[in-house]
Amino acid sequence: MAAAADDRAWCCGHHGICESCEVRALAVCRVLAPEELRRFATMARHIRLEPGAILFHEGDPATHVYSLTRGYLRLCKLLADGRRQITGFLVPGDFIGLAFAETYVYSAEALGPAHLCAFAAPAFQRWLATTPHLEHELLGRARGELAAAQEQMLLLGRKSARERVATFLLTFARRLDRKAGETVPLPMTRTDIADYLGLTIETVSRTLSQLKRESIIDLVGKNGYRIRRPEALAEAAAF
Amino acid sequence: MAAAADDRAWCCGHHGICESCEVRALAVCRVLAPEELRRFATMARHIRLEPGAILFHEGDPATHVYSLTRGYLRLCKLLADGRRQITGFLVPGDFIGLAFAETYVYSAEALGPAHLCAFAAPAFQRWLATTPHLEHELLGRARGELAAAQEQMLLLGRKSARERVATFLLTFARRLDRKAGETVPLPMTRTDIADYLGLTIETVSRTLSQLKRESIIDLVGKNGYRIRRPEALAEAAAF
DNA sequence: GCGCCACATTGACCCAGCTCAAACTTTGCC
DNA sequence: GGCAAAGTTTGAGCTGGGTCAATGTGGCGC
Repeated sequence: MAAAADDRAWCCGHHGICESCEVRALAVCRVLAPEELRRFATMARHIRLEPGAILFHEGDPATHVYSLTRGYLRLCKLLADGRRQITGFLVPGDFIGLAFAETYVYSAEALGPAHLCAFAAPAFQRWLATTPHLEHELLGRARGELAAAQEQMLLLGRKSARERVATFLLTFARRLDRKAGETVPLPMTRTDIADYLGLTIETVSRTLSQLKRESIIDLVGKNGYRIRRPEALAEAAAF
Repeated sequence: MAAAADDRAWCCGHHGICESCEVRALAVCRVLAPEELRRFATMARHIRLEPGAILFHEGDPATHVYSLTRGYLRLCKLLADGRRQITGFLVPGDFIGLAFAETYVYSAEALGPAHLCAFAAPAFQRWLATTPHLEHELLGRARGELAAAQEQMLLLGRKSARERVATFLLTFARRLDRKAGETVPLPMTRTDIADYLGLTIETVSRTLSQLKRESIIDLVGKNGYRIRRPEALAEAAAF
C-alpha cells in the first residue's frame, strides 16, 4: 500500500510493488525479467519529494541514480551570478543518471509532488555490469537524450523567441503523448519555461499571448494549454 | 602502408594495422583485447575525406557508425531557411554513432583532410550485443557527451558573446590537451565558430580581437591561438 | 468570502549583438 | 609574381528581445 512505500524497498511506483508500478512499461526496469526485477527491487529505495524540493545539487558527489515514477522534475545549471539554464524537464518513466559519473552535472528539483526510485550508484553499477540488457537499455536512452540535446542546441543557438516557444509547446505535447486539441498540463512556471528556452519570463508570456491571439493555442488556466492549429504551430516552430 | 589503407579492412589509423593506430589509446577500440581487435578490424572500412567533404547528411538512414582517427569534423543541423547550428566538433579518437539510431540527426563534414574507420551499423550492433565491455565504453562516452551537451545549452541559453568565445577557447584547448602558452590549432573557420556558439561571424571576430587587445590570447595566423592569461580567460568564460 | 501572495501579463524603453557594407589578408593557381 | 577567391576584420546603424515598472489574477488560508 501507499502508506508503506517510504520504508519499503521496491523498484517503482507508489503502490509498493513493481508489478503494479504505474511506469512499469516506461521505466528502465521494463527490460528486466520477473526474477531480475525482484532482485532489482531490493536495491531500490522509494523517495517522495515535496513541490520545489531539491533531489540533488549540481557539483555534489553522485551517490545515487533514480527512476522518476510520478510527477515532474527540472534539471538546472547555474552560473555564479545566478543566471540559470534548465537543461531538461523529466516526466514519469525517465531515468536520472545518464549524464554524470562522479558528480552531478545539474541539480534536480521537483516541479510538484514527485515520486522516485533511488538506487545507490555503486550497487547500481555492479548490477549493471552483470545485466547487459539493462546497459543496452541505458545506451538507447542516452542515444535519445543526446539527439534531444542536439535539437535543443539548434533551438537555443538559432531559433527566434516565437520559434522557441512554439517548438516547446509541440515537443512537450508529443512527449506526454497528447494529440492536438487535448489539454496538455504545464507543470512548470513561466520562469522555468524561460530558463529552458534561453528567454525571459516576459518574452515567454508575450509570445504565449500572441499565439493565443492568433488562435494557434488555447491557454487553460496558467498550467495547461491546448493546440488548436497544429499545422500553424509547426510552421511557427520552424522545424 | 598508407597507400593500401583504402581497400584494406582495418580498424584504425592510416598505417593499416590497429596495433600501430595513432588513436589506439583514445578510440573506442582501446577496450578491446588483441584477438577481439583483430575480428573488429575485419569489420572496418577505412575512409579518407577531402577538406569540406560530407560524410553523411542529417536525415539520411544511418547505415554506418565511425571512429575518427585523423583530422577534425563538424556536426551540423540546418533549419529550412539555411540557419545552421554546429552541435559539436570532433577530434581524433571520437566515436560517431552515439546520438542516432535509424537516421542521422546531424550531418558530419570534414574540416580538413580526415581519416575514419567505418562500421556497417547492423554488423556493429550485432558485435556490440556480444561485447558488453564495448557497450560499457560507449555508455561512458555517451555520458561524457551528454554532460558536454548540457554545458553547451548553458552557454547558448545564458552566456554573453564574450563568455561564449572565452569558454570555447578554453574548452577546445583542454580538449586537445594543450596547456596555457602552447599553440592551439583552430581547424574551423570563423563561420563554424559562430554557428557553434550561436553568434555571427562578425561578433566572433570582434570578440577575438578584443581578447587579443587585452593580451588574454594571441592569435597565431587565422588558424591558431595561444592562451596568454588563463586566469583572465577563465574569468571571461564565467565558469 | 476576503485578502494576501506568488505568479503572470502588459507596456515603455534600451542595448547587446545582428545586419549591411567596405576594406583588408591569406591562399592557391596560372 | 599577379590576381582571383575565400575568408576575416572593422565600422556604422538597426532591432529583437531584454530590463524595468506597473497592473492583473488565481489559489489558498483564515
